[in-house]
Amino acid sequence: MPDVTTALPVADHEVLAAVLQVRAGSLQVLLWERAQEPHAHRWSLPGGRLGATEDVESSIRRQLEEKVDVRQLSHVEQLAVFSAPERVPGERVVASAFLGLVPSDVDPALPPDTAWHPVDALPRTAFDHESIVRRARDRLRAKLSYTNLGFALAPPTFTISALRSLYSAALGYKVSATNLQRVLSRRGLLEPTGDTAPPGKAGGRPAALFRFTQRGIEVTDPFAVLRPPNQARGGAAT
Amino acid sequence: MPDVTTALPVADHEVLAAVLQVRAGSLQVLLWERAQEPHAHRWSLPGGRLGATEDVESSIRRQLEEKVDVRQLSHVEQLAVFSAPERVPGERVVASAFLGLVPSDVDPALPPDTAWHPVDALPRTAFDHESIVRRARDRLRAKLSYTNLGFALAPPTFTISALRSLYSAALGYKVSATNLQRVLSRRGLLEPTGDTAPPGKAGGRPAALFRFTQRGIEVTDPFAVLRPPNQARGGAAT
DNA sequence: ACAAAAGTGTTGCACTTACACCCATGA
DNA sequence: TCATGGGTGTAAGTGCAACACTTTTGT
Repeated sequence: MPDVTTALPVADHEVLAAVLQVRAGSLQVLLWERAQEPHAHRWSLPGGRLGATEDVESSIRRQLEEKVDVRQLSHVEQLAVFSAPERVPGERVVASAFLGLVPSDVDPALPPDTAWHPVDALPRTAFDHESIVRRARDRLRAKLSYTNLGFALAPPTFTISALRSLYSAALGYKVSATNLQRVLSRRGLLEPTGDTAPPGKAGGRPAALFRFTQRGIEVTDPFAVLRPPNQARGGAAT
Repeated sequence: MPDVTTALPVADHEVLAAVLQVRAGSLQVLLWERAQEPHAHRWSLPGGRLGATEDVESSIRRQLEEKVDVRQLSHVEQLAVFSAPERVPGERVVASAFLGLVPSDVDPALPPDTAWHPVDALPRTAFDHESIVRRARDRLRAKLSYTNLGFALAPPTFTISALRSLYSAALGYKVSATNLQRVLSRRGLLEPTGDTAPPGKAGGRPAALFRFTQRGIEVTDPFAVLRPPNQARGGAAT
C-alpha cells in the first residue's frame, strides 16, 4: 500500500456554517462574496480557521460573530466533515461544517459583502459549499419532522398561521395550519400566551398567540417503527 | 476577544471508528489495548492519522484493514468531529469519528491486542472514546428504525428468528419476530430465497430463509409526521 | 400421535389527514 | 349583516402491536 502518512501535519482545519433563516417566505442562507482568488466573485459560507484553544463549535460561533450576533443564533449543530484532498486549491484544508438557524423575526446587520440567498436558487458558489448548503437544508427538513426544532425558526411568540408559513417555507411544501397545531399540541410543544394578534385590515377573527414550551432541541418522535414493547405511545394495550 | 488563531496549524487530524457487530447475543465494539502511555492498558478505538492524499472515509477504511478486512465491513458512516483542545494529552489532535458495521456471520482474525467488548459493559477506555462508542450505538439504534440498515448486521441469508435476535441485541429490547417480518416485508426490504434452514434437534417446522433486497443504506420511513399533502403513505384519501 | 418451532390471520389501538362547520372581528 | 380569517369537531385511512391459530417438521 502507498504510504499516505508521510507529510505531517496533513491539513489545516476550517469551520464553516450554513446559517439558515426563513425570509420573505423562502428558506435562505447567509453567504459572502469572495473578493480575491481563488474563486473570486463566487459566494462562500462564513467561517474560518480553527483556533488553537477552541473546539469546533466554539470556533464557528466566534467566527460568525462578525456576520450575525451569536445571541441571534437559535441553534447550531455539526453536519459533517468535508475532507476531499482537492476540495480547495493550494494547501489542503479539512472543513467541519455546521448548520446554524436564526429566528425569522431578527434581521441582523450585515457586512457589505454579505447577503441572504434562497437555498433553492443559489448563486455561483465557491469550492464545495453548495453541497454543504444542501446538507444543511436536508438536515433541517428532516429534524423539523421528528424534533421540536421549529422553535429555532420562530419568534418568541407567533400565530399558528405564521408558524405554518415558516414550516411551509422550510419544508418546501404546504403544511396545514390545523394539523400543524394538533401535532405540536399533542406533543406538548406549544402553549398559548393568552394574548391575541390584531386582525388584518379585512377583519377576521384575531389569531391567538402561542409560544414553544422548550427552547432547546429535543427529539419528540424517536421511533418511526420497531418501538419497545408496552410503551405509552403506539402499540395496542389489550 | 483573545486571539486564538495564532498557532497554525492548530491540530493534527485522526480518524477513529467504532466498529460494531452483534456477537453472542449482544452488541459489541472492537477495541485494542494500549501498551504505551498515555493511557496505557486502557482500551482504544482503532484508527490513526489522516494521510495527505486521502479523505477521512478512505482513511478510516485503510486504517481498519489491519484489524478487519475492509470487505467485511458492510457499512461505514461519519458520526461527528471530536475537537476539544484537551481531548488527548500532548499535541492537539482533532478526531473524525465513524460508525462501522460487520455482519454477524463473519469472525475476523484479530491482532493479539484487539478484542470485542459489549457496548453496554465497556472496559476502561482511553481518552474520549467511550462517548464515541455511545454515539455509534445510538446512531445505529435510531437508523434501524427508519432505514434498511439491518442488512448491515445480517448475513446474506437468514431466518426471521435469527434476524429478530440481531435486532433485539442491537436495539436492547425484545422485538417480535411476527411484527419485524411484517414491517420489513411491507416496505419491500425482505424477500424469501426459497430455501429453508434445517430445524433444530427438537424438531419443529423448518424456517424459511430470507435476504435483504438492497445492500446499500436507504431511508425507508422518511417522515415521522408533517408529510407532504396527498402522498402515497399516510393520510386519508377520500 | 405429540411436541416444538415457524409463520399467518385477526383484532384493537394510536396517529394523522382532510374537510366541514362554528367563532370572532372589521367594515 | 356580511365578508374574512381563525379555530374545532369528526370521519376515514393507515400502520403497528398483540395474540390466537395453523402449518410443518422430528421423535
